[in-house]
Amino acid sequence: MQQQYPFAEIEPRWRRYWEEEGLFHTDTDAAGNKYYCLMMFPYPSAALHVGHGRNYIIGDAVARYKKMRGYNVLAPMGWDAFGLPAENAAIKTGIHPRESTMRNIATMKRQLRAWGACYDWDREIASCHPGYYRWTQWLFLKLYEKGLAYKAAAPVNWCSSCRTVLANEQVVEGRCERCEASVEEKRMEQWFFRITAYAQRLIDDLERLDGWPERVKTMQRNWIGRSEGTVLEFDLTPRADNTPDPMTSVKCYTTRVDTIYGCTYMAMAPEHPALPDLVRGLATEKEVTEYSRQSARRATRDRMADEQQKTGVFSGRYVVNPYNQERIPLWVADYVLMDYGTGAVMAVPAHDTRDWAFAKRYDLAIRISIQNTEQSLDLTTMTAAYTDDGITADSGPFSGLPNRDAIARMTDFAKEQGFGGPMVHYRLRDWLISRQRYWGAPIPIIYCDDCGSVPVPENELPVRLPDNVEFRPTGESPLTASPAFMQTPCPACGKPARRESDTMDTFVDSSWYFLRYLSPRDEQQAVDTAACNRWLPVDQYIGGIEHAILHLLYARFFTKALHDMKLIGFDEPFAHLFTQGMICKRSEKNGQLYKMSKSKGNVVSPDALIAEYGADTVRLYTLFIGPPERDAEWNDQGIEGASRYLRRLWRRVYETRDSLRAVAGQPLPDPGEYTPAERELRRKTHATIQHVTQSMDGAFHFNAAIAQIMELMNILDTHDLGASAKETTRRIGREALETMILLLSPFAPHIAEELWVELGNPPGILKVSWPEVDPAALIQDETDIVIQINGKTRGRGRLTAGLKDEDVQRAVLEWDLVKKHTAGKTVRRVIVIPDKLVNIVC
RNA sequence: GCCGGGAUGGCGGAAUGGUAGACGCAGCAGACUUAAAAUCUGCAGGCCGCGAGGCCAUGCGGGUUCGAGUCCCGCUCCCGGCACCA
Repeated sequence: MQQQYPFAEIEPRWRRYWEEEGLFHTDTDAAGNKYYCLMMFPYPSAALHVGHGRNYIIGDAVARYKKMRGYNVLAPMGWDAFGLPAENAAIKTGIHPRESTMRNIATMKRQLRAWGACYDWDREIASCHPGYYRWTQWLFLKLYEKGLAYKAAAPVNWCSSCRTVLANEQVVEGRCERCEASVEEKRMEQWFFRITAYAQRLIDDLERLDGWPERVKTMQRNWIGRSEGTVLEFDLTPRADNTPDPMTSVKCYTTRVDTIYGCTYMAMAPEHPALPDLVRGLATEKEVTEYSRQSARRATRDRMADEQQKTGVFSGRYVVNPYNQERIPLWVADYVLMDYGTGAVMAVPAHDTRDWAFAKRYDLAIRISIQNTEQSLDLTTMTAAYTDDGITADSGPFSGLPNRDAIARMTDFAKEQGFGGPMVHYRLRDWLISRQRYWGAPIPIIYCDDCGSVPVPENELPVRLPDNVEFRPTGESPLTASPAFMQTPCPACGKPARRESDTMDTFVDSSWYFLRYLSPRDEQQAVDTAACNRWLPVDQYIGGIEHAILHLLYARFFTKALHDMKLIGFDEPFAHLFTQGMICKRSEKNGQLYKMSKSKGNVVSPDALIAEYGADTVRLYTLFIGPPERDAEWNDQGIEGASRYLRRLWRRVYETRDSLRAVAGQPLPDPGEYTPAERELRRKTHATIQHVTQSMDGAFHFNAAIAQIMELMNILDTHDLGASAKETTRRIGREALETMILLLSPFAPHIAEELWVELGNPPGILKVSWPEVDPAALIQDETDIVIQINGKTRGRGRLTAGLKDEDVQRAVLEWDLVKKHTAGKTVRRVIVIPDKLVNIVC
């Protein structure tokens, strides 16, 4: 054994050992005591930095811990390997996305190994591999069969910089989440997944996800955006010349039907499809059409702007309020959104801030229909809409009701009368999956002039990506320029037809990969139903909070859809979710704290750090940096502490190994023979086991666990364990040191393996059971008793443990410390917390 | 605006209603060394005091309790999600 901690020598050696021994090779046929520990599979960008590392290090620590606790752990890894960056790079450099992706995978795999992260590499998958995307395509066809995949012309979010459409989820404040270019609205034929069919279940089942962070569930609830309200149909008044209309009414959705008697106009979205028919031939037609055209142009960007001025035009038409038969004007206004509700609203200026602003601007009528309890609302003094609860006023037969009750009554009335009723509305839109891109799974559909859209027969899957394509940003998929790809006979009639040239959003690939790990090379089926049912839901899913909505919602949707197709027997994919915080680093330029990322130029590469300190040190620091669910600041000096600790541990074993080996395998002597110091060391050892285990089983508080282990080290260092030490001390010291190594092994596995062997144990610490607490060791003869006088801590003293409360009280009242504070006072009450504290009230 | 999370020394953070600041970083003093690095020992929330000791202190204000960082009520600020959502 070397005196200096030779991490560079031992770490590769142990990694080789783990792989050769197949320690993370999991037999999934046996599912007894299973533990599926999954890390979100990464997109293979150029290289990993220490910020990414947190995810893998946390996951590896959990996997190793669970393995030592006797679980059959499945910890697979793969690659979310399709995606825009590789294709964008291809446009720039001409390097084929497959080539750059494969190179990046090799780099990242090397980095993961260098970290000491253990995976069952036999199960490695890459979503860009035909053996994988074949089944992504197959699942598309299944969804298509079930009516859950459909094509529709739709206004889509178009990023002119990325030259593709984006999902709603990828548009952040009117900008492309990827390149931050402003997003335009375009109308295109696109493929959708009908996720809205699952909106209610996606909300309801969040209740069952006890193992998910509350904030992630909240984010999903917000995103799905369930709202309960009332739908109402307003009849149109006939045209002045009595010419017929294609429609006779306009529907609107409201959550405040209680305010209906204050409705003074109706407002419709400028892009409402009925609008052209409504105004055809009217004097207002030209103005309305022009207004619609203008607002469409500024739709996406300006309508998002904070200080949006509400504009609108009168349509020239009137509708009738079904409650009081009043004729009110129909306006076209850009504050009404087409893709929420019905695209038309009943406007109640007195009780809605937006309607108030609009009515004031265009001088429209305002009428109070909800009074606050003081009856104090008065139009001449009101300066803003009253949106709080109150009592219905001037509301015909519904007057005088608490407004919440009025909502129910008035909705019932609408239903009875047949002009409306209750309606549940969701903010969630269907998932747009078409991408005008090459580097994704081709959508397996063929277009035939005679037969229309025809699914590719299953036995012709995969629809392979052609290799010879040119990467030019044209706004169309590069696939359209490949005749070999595009031209194909119609599967139905055999006539020449053409393929769909769009590929699927990469979130489709990642919506089912966790199922494929159970049968990664299966060429007969997408998922192995029996194996999935044994191993899923995933016991612990670990990843970044940035996927709180997109990936995690889509994966839940897929799981439910596959469940309904009877392909799997569970309908939630992830039982426990852990979202680790981001690693940030201060910018050297401006001192600001940013998420570690290449674009911010504040990345720390693990390669150099591992070379300088070793993987275990990097792991230990990464876990010690703070509570793993919270963001943390990477501090270059902090790693020194981790390094110091491991070197100190190494030195300790180096110095004591001969004398400790001499007592290997010997049972501990009778506790009656221990000196107080020995007893205390043993107590500390077992208290540490207890604390570390609690820290691991609870919320994965590795930082607290490591602190406990360091404390044990500090105590242990006060004991001489050399050849001249008492044998009992050496035995207890050996137990302490071995325990420390075992507790440390999930965090710093290489050094733990090495030191374990140096103490004379056989190799393979992962096969050793997690240490168990000896309750007897925790019992103390004497404990510190904190003395409080009137709730204030005044000192402490030693007292025999386990005394009766009366005896504690009697003893303590004799102490000088206590006498000093109680002199001249009457002791009124004494509170005794056994073995801990005495509070004297006087 | 609605929803969720947070606030503890110079810094990261620890604390089943029971000694607030464990553990670590940075700092200071000392030992070893020709010197440095490494290592080791000690000090270290603030204020008052020579000292013994005392007072203050977990964002702010109340409350419950023998006792509150922890529980309850009311705020402030910060972070995140949603938002012209009808």
